[in-house]
Amino acid sequence: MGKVTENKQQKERSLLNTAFQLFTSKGIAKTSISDIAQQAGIAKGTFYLYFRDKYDLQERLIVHKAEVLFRHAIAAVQNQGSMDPEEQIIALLDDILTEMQRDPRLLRFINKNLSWAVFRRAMDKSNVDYLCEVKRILSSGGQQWQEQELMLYTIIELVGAASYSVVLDQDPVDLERYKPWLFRSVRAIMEAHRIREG
Amino acid sequence: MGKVTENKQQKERSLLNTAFQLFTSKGIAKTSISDIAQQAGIAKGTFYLYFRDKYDLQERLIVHKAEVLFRHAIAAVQNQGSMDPEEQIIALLDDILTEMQRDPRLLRFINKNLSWAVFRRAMDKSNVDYLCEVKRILSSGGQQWQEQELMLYTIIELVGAASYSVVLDQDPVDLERYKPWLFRSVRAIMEAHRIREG
Amino acid sequence: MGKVTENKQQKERSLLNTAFQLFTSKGIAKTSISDIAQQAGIAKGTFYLYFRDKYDLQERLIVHKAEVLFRHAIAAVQNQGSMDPEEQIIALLDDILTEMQRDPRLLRFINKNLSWAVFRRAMDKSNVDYLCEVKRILSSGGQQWQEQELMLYTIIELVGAASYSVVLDQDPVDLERYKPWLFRSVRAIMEAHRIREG
Amino acid sequence: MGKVTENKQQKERSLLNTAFQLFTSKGIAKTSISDIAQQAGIAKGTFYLYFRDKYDLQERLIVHKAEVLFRHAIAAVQNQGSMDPEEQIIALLDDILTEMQRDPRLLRFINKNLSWAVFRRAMDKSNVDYLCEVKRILSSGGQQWQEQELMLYTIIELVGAASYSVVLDQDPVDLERYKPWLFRSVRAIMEAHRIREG
DNA sequence: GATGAATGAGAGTTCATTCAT
DNA sequence: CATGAATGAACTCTCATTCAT
Repeated sequence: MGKVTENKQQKERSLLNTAFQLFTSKGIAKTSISDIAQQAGIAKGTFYLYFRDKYDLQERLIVHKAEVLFRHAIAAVQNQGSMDPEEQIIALLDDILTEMQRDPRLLRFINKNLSWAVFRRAMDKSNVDYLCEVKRILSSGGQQWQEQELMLYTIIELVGAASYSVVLDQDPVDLERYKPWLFRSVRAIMEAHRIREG
Repeated sequence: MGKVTENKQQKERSLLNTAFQLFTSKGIAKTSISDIAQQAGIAKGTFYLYFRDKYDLQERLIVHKAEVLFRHAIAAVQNQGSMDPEEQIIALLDDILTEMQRDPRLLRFINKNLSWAVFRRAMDKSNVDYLCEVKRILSSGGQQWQEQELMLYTIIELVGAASYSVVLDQDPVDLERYKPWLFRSVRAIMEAHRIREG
Repeated sequence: MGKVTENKQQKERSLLNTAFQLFTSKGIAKTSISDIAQQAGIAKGTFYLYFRDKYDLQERLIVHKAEVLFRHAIAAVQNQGSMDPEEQIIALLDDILTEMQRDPRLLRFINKNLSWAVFRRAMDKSNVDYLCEVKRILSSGGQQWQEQELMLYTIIELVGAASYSVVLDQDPVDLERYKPWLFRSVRAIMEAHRIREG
Repeated sequence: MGKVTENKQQKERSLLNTAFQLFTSKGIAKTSISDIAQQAGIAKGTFYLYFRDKYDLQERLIVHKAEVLFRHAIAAVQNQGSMDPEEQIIALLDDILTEMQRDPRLLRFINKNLSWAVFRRAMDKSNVDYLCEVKRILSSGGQQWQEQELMLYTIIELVGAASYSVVLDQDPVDLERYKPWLFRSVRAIMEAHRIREG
């Protein structure tokens, strides 16, 4: 890789980071390209060498952040080593929630911008197939599920939505107090989809 | 109520309606106050006699729309007449989902803008205490629940989030096919919170 | 007419005049809307209350200037009182050339921007039908012409094109020395189209 | 001529051709140096090794195109072999009009950009003295003319201006129908300048 | 010679807000 | 109360030009 290419990649990452700072502190609508360029220490025109416009940047940022989050969570599950699908899913969610708690701006940004459609697009662009990874988890120990994709969808939407105000505003309760009940609900949902052998 | 006041109320409602049309068709960011005033047939300056700015209007609109939706759902439950809390909650959700299906713009608008905090503010401003109403439903037949408020929060967040892409994009499936599984999940969540007697 | 309307009309005329000054001194391409607004003593945004963009203004300006020019020339012919069509046409051209000589910027502006198509559009928008007026001149004394419209087209294009460098740069000769030869050519063209009575 | 110089000349011609394509399809104002360089397959910076700026290129292009056109027309006249000056001038104009008809973009480009001054500059820069060539034609058979240069000027301006909308828009008629009348006018102009021998 | 990343001035345009009528 | 002309800051995006490689 040439010096120039390397330099460009670094500058792109710098722009993504700067934009994330600004998007999460002032909001996307109130963040101008001038702001981003200035904060990143480049000329306004340079921005357009890297992104088509603010929304191009936004999309690339979502993809990037979602991917980092998932990579971390999948790794956490693998390190934990349990073979029970339910426990692995809970561990996955727990890791994600912990990350969100650590950086609530990430939650605010992803949650406000991540739709199911965007999520899938992000997964497509990624090198690793995270969805497939999650499906492998669900099949651990030979377990099978009714309407597996819908179950996943339900869980993702529930956790994504419910975590928002809990993490950001501790409303209606704080995360530590909500987690047991949230996980109990997740287990109940999984139970409702489980195919019993016998 | 004087004629003047009446006239004012009518103009305000006209502005709210116009804004809803524009917000849901062009998006809030791309709707200008000029647009709203012009569409509503008033002068730009007049807008400021009714709202502080676009975001003041937006908030009042959310509250208004959420209230209409809830009033309708509560009435639907009362007309149905079942005494089983679970069935009543399902009926309530079913009515809301049906309304959303009928007017997906409403879903898009509320979902993108309604947070738990805003929802509670809306409820506070309303004349009827809908939350109390729901709690009465939950207590039908003397039933009691662990962490009743958290259970409600969980259900509302789940249904709100999961309905979005299902209703608007039929993704991952269409609403009719998703409903049974969604309701099964809701029942599972309630089951997980139920206090058994005896 | 209300005070406001009057004021607006005056401001529009002021903008047209300012734009003409700038267009003819710096060229259209190098004249920005900022320039026009600043020179006219209004805010940049105000420009857009009067014109869609620079090219809207330009077109309105061409129409306006062409109309003034023609009105003047037609009046000059009528005051002169000759009945010979050839002499009347020459008088018409002479008046236009004199005006151009008086304000060469006008020539530069019109010539660079007036095509046959634009000219006809301008005539359409005008209240008076100048083309019709010219045709009446040609028919004075019962005179008839072969391909009358083509003859007119030829004369207009010749005079328009040939006057440009003569008036603006006295190149290849100055206007006074060129006029006799130009008019001799015009008469020759007319002669070539004349229908002789028999 | 060294390899390097040859290479440079080829690159310059490539730039001229590319610019002509772009100028005539998008217009000069909307063609950027980036566009030209990209289309020509060179780096933006390289452009400046060949031309000072867009307008330098534009001027060189006009000169080049005008010269090609005239060379072709002069050759056509020489091949035809008539000795009558009038017929030779008509043949010259006919060839130019035919070329314009074949490539209307050429007409649009030259006509919008060629003034008498630029034309003469082009002729000066050329190796062959086309003006002298034309004067020789006029003197064929010992014919003499009053104000010969003004006559030429008049004819060139007439044909240049009148061909524009006829060729490009078939307005007010198409070229084939206009030609007889145009040539009749040209002959009338020449007649008006002819010195009859006694 | 050739490159193309970087620059930054400046173009066009929009719009919330004000205020004289 | 209502108006809408006027404002001017702020925005997005373009592009000629430079210069280190």
